[in-house]
Amino acid sequence: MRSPYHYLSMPDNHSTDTVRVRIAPSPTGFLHIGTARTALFNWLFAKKMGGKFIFRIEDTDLERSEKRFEDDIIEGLRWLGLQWDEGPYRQSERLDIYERSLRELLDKGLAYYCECTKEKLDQDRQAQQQEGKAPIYPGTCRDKNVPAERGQVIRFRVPEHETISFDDMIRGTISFETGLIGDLAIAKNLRTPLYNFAVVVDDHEMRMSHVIRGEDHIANTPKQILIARALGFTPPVYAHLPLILGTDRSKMSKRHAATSLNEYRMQGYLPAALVNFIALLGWHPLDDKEKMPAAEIIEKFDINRVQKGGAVFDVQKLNWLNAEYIKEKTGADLFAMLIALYGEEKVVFHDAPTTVRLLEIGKMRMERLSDYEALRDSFLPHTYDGALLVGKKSTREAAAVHLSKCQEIIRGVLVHEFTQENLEAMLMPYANNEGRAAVLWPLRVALTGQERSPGPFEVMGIVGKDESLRRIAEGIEKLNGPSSAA
RNA sequence: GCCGCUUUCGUCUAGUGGUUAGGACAUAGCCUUCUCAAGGCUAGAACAUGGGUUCGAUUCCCAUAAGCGGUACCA
Repeated sequence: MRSPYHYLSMPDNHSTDTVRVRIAPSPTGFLHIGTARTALFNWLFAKKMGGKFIFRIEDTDLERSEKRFEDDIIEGLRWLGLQWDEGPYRQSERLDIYERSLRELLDKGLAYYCECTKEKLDQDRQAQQQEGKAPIYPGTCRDKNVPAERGQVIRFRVPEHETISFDDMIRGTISFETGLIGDLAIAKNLRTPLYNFAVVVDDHEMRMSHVIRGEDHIANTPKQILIARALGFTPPVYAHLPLILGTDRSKMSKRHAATSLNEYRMQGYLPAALVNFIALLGWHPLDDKEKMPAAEIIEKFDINRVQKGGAVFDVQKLNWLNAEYIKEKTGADLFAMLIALYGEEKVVFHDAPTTVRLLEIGKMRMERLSDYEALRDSFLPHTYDGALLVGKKSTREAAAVHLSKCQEIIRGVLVHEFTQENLEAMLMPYANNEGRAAVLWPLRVALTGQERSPGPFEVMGIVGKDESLRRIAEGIEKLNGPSSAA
């Protein structure tokens, strides 16, 4: 069994006493929620252990890497507050380093040029599949001594019969037979390294003590261990995180839900809520506490408690958590966030102070900042059927009488005293006398035109005296008017 | 197909060789209440299956099943 301090044992050639971990995304798409989670776990581990968190951009695939994706990833990690200690390093800027190691492998005969075309390889694969065999490179060019000029790719020589095992911090011992791996391509040429090779060189060069990454990399691990060994490197300690799943339990993708972090930002999730929620996907503290700020998560974080099975991304729970975070913000906080997110024109209602008050009142109804639009909308006048003004246990006549009385009281309130509190103080005695439902229901409907809405005093406090009286007069008209049959 | 990983309420999870198998989200009901929201209370809901080991297995062992991941000149 793994000792709880398992992760403290450092590989021999890493004389450093600090934990060094990294997030190494490739800029071939917008920052994925899964990448964000991997980054978070690395960051938590580094913070917890007093180590360093390194940021490396794996842009060896020139065809698919784009600057805008790189920018998005950088911005996203910043937004989440996952500050890195070093980097971002770019693999595209480190080609000399890979070339050196590539030459070393070539010189030692541990790697060789392969002249097989893609078509030939595809054919080989298909033939093997039909025979029910594992589709691996058959070793066509292994001993052909193909000269560099004719080489399509550089392949790494994998031993034919050997068992490669490693101790995963999360899963225990995992073993693979090298015979099932086959000689893998490690570079297209000396200046174009491929993933499995570049990672090994970088993780060594950057003195990574641990590699914490998604479960989808388990099968790459023996390949990387083999390459590390060939280069004389001691591999880092590995930890493979469970995947984030969609509702059908397959790897989360666009068909399940939003996958790019930015979409969550634009929908109005707060970074603290997202960090909190994502940390709970595959991990949770000893106690049952769920809502925690990042500092507390760091304090309680223990990689030995990370789950093995994949975790379904449950938006409902994220929404709940986000709502909890919104509730503890002030109206002014929320106002600032909304402006930053959607711009002034789309946010300001009447004026800034009124909007802040509106948010103070309405934040209980928001799960996400994007819910603001609907919230603001509930303070706007709506067209409605006059029949709605009559409460369930009331009558048209009673509603008209009560509404008129309210109108009279409200007229008497001075403009500069026209606040939610004052209005409540003025109207409640009457409502208590006549029956709250009988009085307040028609009042609220007259003010909002909606079956469900914020309360009448809240609405009046926001829309002001003139507008309130206008809406009430309109309500009275609907009740008295001959056209609106109840 | 082959290789690997995984398996406790619908979901995230706690937990133990003997527990009423705990919490949270969601769902339902009730309370509060002018409606809605918020809040409070309550309820239903799980140890994948089959063999062992054992006085006793959800827990330990072995199979099976199912799910997922990988199987590139992507990362």
